[in-house]
Amino acid sequence: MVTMEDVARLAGVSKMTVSNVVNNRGGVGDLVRQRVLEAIRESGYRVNVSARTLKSGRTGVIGLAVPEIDLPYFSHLADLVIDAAARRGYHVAIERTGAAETGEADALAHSRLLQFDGLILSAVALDGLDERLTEAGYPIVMLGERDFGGRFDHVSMPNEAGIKAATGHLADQGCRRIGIVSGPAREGVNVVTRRYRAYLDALTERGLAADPPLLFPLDRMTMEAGRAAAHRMVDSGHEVDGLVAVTDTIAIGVLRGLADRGLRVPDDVRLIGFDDVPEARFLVPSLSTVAPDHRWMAEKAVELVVQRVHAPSRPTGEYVAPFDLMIRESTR
Amino acid sequence: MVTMEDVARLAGVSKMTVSNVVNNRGGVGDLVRQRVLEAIRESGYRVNVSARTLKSGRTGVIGLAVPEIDLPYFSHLADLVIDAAARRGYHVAIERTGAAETGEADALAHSRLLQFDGLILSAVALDGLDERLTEAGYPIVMLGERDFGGRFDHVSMPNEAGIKAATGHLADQGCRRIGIVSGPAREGVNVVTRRYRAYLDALTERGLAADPPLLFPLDRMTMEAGRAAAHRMVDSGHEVDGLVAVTDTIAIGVLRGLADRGLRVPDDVRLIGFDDVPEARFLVPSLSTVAPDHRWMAEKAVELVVQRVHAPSRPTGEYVAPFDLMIRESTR
DNA sequence: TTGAAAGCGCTAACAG
DNA sequence: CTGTTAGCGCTTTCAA
Repeated sequence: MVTMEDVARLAGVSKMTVSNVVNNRGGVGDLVRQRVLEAIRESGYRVNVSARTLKSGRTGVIGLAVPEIDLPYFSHLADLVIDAAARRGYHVAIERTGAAETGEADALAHSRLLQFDGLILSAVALDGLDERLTEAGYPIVMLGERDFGGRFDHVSMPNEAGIKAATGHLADQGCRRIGIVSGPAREGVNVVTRRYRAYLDALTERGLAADPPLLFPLDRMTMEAGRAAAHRMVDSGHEVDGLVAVTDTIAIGVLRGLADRGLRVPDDVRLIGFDDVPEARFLVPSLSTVAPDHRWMAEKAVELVVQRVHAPSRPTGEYVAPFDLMIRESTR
Repeated sequence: MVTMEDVARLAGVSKMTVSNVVNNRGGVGDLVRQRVLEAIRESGYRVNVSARTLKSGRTGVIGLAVPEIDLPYFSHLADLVIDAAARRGYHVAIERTGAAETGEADALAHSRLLQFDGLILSAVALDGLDERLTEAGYPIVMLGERDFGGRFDHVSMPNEAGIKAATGHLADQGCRRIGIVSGPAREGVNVVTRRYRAYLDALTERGLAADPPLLFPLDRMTMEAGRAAAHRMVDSGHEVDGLVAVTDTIAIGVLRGLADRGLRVPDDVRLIGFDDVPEARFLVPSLSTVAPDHRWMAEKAVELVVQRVHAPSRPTGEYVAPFDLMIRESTR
């Protein structure tokens, strides 16, 4: 391994001068700088990030903790966060929190997360984690639909406005019996409850509320579950002419499930989703959906962590992403 | 910040004993261990990974470099690699290599990649990177369809066998004019050329080869490009009754493009893809496809890097993933 | 503009 | 079973 010491010797300068060159710190004569750069090239020197971090206390890395990277929403988000961070000179480390803990000693369990200068934490990943992180006074930005009671900077989706717009759009298209295909959570504040409530509100505003509500529940937020829910809906004989799916992933399953039962979209049932995943435009029929501005969210989240790295005690804020309603074949 | 020193003082032992407890190193009395764990809890101590790494020379981290995490194939792979690595006591750092370099000094450009104990490198990401990495004698496993001339451990997809099986399956279904929708690369060894060649070979074997071949080219490997290619195919009046799409992503676009022109799948044209992305089963019609064993690939890649970490000079090997042919509605 | 000294928090090696 | 010693490679601080 080539160290700074080696480079210094090779260039006939001190370690410190090499460090200054490597970090573009100025105050180094042009001639000396050239000699040092040459020595770096020759020796194949590379900084040891651990040593730098140990000494400086800064990693230059923002952690992004998501429950699964496998999910289109999270991988897309990761991509955007990486861009936003790079623009501010930060690197992003993606951490998957979904899996069970390894056999590490308790004290070490989340130490990796705390290695970073700041953390963008997707809310689903939060359970059993928050106390340790909160107490640390560590720069954290929360992402997701839960309620954090103002304890953190928080960036969320346009849940209420988006679902209201979607439901309203179905009504505008002439739907009178509008159902919702929604996930497992029954209580608390989260994606499912927030969007379900917004759906009910939208129906009430339009005088379309059904009793009992046309809720087609899911046990998981997957395509498979969406398909099964569509089957159950059709088989139970409910006469629904419009459907709101809480996410596009579920909508894809619902689309398939309706096809399985011979129902046509939009002719028999209109369907709208939430997220605007890349496939949405390419499905047959193409999927109408609420398109939150993911780039805006990534940008905001990074901006907030970086700010907080420099001003740890700044008051926290709540931020909701803007959205577009993408009207496509599935509701026309 | 709480250090080991602090914990040691609190527990009335030496730093070393704390270190032993933290690393489950045994040779510590039960009583002392309890005292130390208690002190750790009380003080909220967390290991400083940088210090540990600096001293030990090991990070316990495997890097996974992919061009984009946004692409379903890569995010799925990442997920599987994380699992495989965890089973061996390693952590995975995902690095996106797609974007242009930042303004870092030359010597630093890829230093982050070399911080890890080993690296799984997706081939697309390789350009301009390989020399530096090769010369380092650093544990690397290549992933992807390019030709590395045996310089690295290499895990690849079943390109030839998979595409041959897919093309053969179309022929078995009665297709006689089988086309291929394929990507931009015209030369070299890569996904596109390998799969195109396998398609031609399969046709020749069956006596179905057309001249000129029914190649519908793409400028990019996206859904959008697949859709456009389908449009061009139909508009050009080619009478095709079977289509191989080099990837499922492209197949999704093709499916849509055919629908745009009023062609039905499989009645008018049969279509088969490659990858078995999660959506494949849920499309309407559901998509037949070559399903490489991604889990096998992840497992193999991790196994190989880990081996190489411990035996850097072991001879390299070539490994091709097994696959299944998933026959669904699009070819029935 | 350059350099010397000190030490970040941890662990390997050895001593007790 | 526990403690001591000696750095890992870098940057901060201060002096030249």
